Amino acid sequence: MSIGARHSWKDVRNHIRGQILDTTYRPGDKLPRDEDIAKELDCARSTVHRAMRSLAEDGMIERRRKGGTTVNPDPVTRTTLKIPITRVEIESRGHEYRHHLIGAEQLSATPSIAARFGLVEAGSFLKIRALHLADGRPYVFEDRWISLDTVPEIQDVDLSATSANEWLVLNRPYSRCDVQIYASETGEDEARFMDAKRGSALLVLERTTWIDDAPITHVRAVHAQGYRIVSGG
Amino acid sequence: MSIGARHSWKDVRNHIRGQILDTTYRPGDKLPRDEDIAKELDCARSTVHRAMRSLAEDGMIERRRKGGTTVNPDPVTRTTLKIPITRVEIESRGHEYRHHLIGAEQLSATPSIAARFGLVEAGSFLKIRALHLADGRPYVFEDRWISLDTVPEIQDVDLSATSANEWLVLNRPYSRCDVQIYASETGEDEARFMDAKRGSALLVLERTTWIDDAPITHVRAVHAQGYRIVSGG
DNA sequence: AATAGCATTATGTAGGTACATAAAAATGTC
DNA sequence: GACATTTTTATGTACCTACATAATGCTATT
Repeated sequence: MSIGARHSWKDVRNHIRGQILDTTYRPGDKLPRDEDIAKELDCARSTVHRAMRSLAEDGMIERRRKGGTTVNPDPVTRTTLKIPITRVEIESRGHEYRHHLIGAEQLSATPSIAARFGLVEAGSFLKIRALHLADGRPYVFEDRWISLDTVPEIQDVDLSATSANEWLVLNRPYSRCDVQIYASETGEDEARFMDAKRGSALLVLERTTWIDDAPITHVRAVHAQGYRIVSGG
Repeated sequence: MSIGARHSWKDVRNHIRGQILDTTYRPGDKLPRDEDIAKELDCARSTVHRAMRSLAEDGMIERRRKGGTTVNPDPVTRTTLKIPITRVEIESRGHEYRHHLIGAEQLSATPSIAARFGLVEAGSFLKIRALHLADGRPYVFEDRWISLDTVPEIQDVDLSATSANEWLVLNRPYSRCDVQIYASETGEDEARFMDAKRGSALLVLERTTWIDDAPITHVRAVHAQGYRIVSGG
């Protein structure tokens, strides 16, 4: 297969991927050693390594020291979701963004929230309810818990001017983030704030973030009817 | 900041990430050149490069030739979803998997399906409806279109024995995949096949796959009530 | 036969050099 | 000043060497 100048690691990656896609190598099969592939394609081992790492990141192959490289036996669809700041999302769709703070109160975490953060004892939190509007229509209704132990400065922020979403993302980057996505029937609150019919189906996106092991925030973001998460991959 | 033996690219990555997390560098700020960081930390430029590439993949920084490296000005939450074969998902939760083919018929693509694939003319498709069961209870109801132009062999497969989901994933790896996620009210079909109350909210996952530009399959997978997509990142 | 220890080996990382590439910045031209 | 052209420069790639690390599988010992 040694075609003249097969140099770039992308070419090598495409070559190997091609062999997997055309079933030269099938799920579970073992690929040759990097060094042999390098010799075959007349390039450096590091170039093959670069290509292989890319394929491994895509979940197409699995690599183990000494064990060699195998085609992933139970292929998973891997897709990367990008969840932007709500304001940016709304504005990039060409709508005018507005934000409305419904209420804020200081509370200690409920057991379920504490569990979500992996806390043994309920800390002190700021609980916020807010609405993000696109062209004046409800877009996202969020129910948020912010740890006052980790982010005390939030008390000095005017959350009716800047949304907590935006302030946190810009000022308190997280080191870990858990996401859950599910469908929910419109409850009483959502019906009231989102102008949605009781009983219609809404998409809910829950996010919990930490910096190291310290909790930052937990949000339950209920999206307007018809909302779709789209991911090109 | 030159701490004795700061060698591994992971250390370098954590060091830089730490500086971003503790707001030494804030969103929009420019980072020093790789070479200067390398000198500062007493390591090779390639090591810094490796660390930087990792941060760029996480979406934490942006790199441009000549332009240098900047902290991503509008941070997005990036999370990777892993969607396994339904059988594997059910079995890994400790349930017994069963699969039931509801019906199959040969059709040409509807305009909306053709559009989803980006086809100019509707090709010939096999339309399948099937149910995946966990411990005998409905788990996923799928509505699938398979391109007979791209995957003619599917006609010789006994789809009541092997699910189309599994056969395709193992035999027709894709090179591109689009995913959409949304909430849907229980319709007539779902109520019938999924034992769900009319009007309850169900999570729908749609996937479209191609090999190069040739369409493989489009699935609308309606998940049982209470289903959650969970992604640790 | 079971097990502990050791040699082997495939991938992973670190370092260095040289060159490619893209884009910003500077320069020249009208 | 506006616009085209060249220079500069920061990141990206390719290749090489040397060594690190982690499994595997062989071997010696019980």
